[in-house]
Amino acid sequence: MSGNETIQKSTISSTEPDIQSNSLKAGIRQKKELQILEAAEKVFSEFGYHGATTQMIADGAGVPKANLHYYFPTKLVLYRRIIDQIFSIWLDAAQSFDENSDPVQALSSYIDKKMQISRSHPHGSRIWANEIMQGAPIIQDYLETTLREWTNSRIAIIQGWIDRGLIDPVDPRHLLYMIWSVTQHYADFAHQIDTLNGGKPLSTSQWGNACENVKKIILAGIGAKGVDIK
Amino acid sequence: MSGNETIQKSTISSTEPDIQSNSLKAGIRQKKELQILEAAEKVFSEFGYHGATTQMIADGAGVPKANLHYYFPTKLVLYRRIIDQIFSIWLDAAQSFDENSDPVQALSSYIDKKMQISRSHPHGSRIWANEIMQGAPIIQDYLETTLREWTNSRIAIIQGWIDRGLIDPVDPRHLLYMIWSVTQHYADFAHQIDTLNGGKPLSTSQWGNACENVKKIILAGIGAKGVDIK
DNA sequence: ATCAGTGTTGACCAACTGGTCAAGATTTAT
DNA sequence: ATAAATCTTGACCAGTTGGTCAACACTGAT
Repeated sequence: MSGNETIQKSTISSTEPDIQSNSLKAGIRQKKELQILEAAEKVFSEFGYHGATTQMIADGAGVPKANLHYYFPTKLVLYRRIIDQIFSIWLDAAQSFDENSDPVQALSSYIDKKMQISRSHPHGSRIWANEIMQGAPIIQDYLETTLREWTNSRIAIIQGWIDRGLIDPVDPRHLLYMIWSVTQHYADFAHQIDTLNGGKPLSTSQWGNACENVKKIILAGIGAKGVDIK
Repeated sequence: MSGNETIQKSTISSTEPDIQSNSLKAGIRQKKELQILEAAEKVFSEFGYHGATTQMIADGAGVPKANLHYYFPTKLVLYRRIIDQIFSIWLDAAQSFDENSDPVQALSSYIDKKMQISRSHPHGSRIWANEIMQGAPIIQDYLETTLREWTNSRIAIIQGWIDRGLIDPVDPRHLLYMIWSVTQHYADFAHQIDTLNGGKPLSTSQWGNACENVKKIILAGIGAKGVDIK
């Protein structure tokens, strides 16, 4: 971290409280912001952008509304921050395509990760869905740039698999849509699924079962080699 | 038109205006209600329940807000009416399971119908999705009664196919979820799909292509007999 | 003509919303 | 200690919302 321990010790020790104080301040700020962001994610996902009120979010975070507006000047800024978070998480998961040249490996891994995200970040998924359903008033630029590029490059990869005879000739685009819709369904429609599950959230083994079924049907559905259709 | 012209002419002529006036009144009422309902469906699907304002709906229907409240006393009543509509449409489509004993026929037909609905009633699908994502505050009873019964009975049918070896042993529940999610995705995420389609809605042939791909992957995915996996 | 029932609407209101602000509390640096 | 910087918050405001209402218009029956 610091290159020269001896000479700059004083400097360091003098800086250390500074760092501490900074980190404390930053810590307070970071902590509060995190509280608010978590509360906001929950509220936005449950009520949508319009349905959510800054008062609800403030209550959820345990701070007065005025304090929320100290950290996040407007409701829209808060919302954007959350959208950014979600999108970066999704993009991270999408690297499975690059790390595996084998379609079975690549798709299995991708589906696994997307299912995991649906379980660990259901709020984010729902906020995204809400945004799209409202015509993406805030994230339209994402759709037209990052998402479009990502999609096209993965379509090319899938088409490559088809050309090499590794999977059946399906339309790569619709294969992607299927993976997106199915995996996100377990987050977006969790309430419906839970209700049909007797009112209880899926257990870990039930999640595993869901994941296996999704992978089985999709991989078999595209005739991916290495998968036995029993 | 009128059976006995001579004798009851007076009676008929006295009733006819009555019927006319009734049908005219009813016609006015029906027409206005329909206008408002259609506008409301659009607005609710785009902005969600909270985001939608009665003013927007009134504007969309081309009536003053006060007139809207003459026909529908509250925003919630209007919303319920629309939810009812959607649910009945979906239930109608779901009869494919009863009309076909062959899994390929039954599932193909069901998927076809659900895709058709996604194209013809995208607003309704989005409103449903919105409701579920908000924890189904209004339609929880539907989920726990009608939908649960419907789901269980179709699960039994699918399990029957498995027992008879007509399809692979998959979890019927997750097969249903997959069909629901994929087909509804084309309505709920239409904006995203359109954007990735160059900003234009899918053409009729593109819809057909989507439908074929969905059916192909799912039917092949469950090893439904009678489907060649080329 | 007149009356009753139905439909129409501008003006209005109480409740709520996102956001502000000034005054004070707390922490850090000197 | 004290000054500077950051954080906290009750009270407040202007704009918007769902819903009301009284006055008016229209239609058809007598």
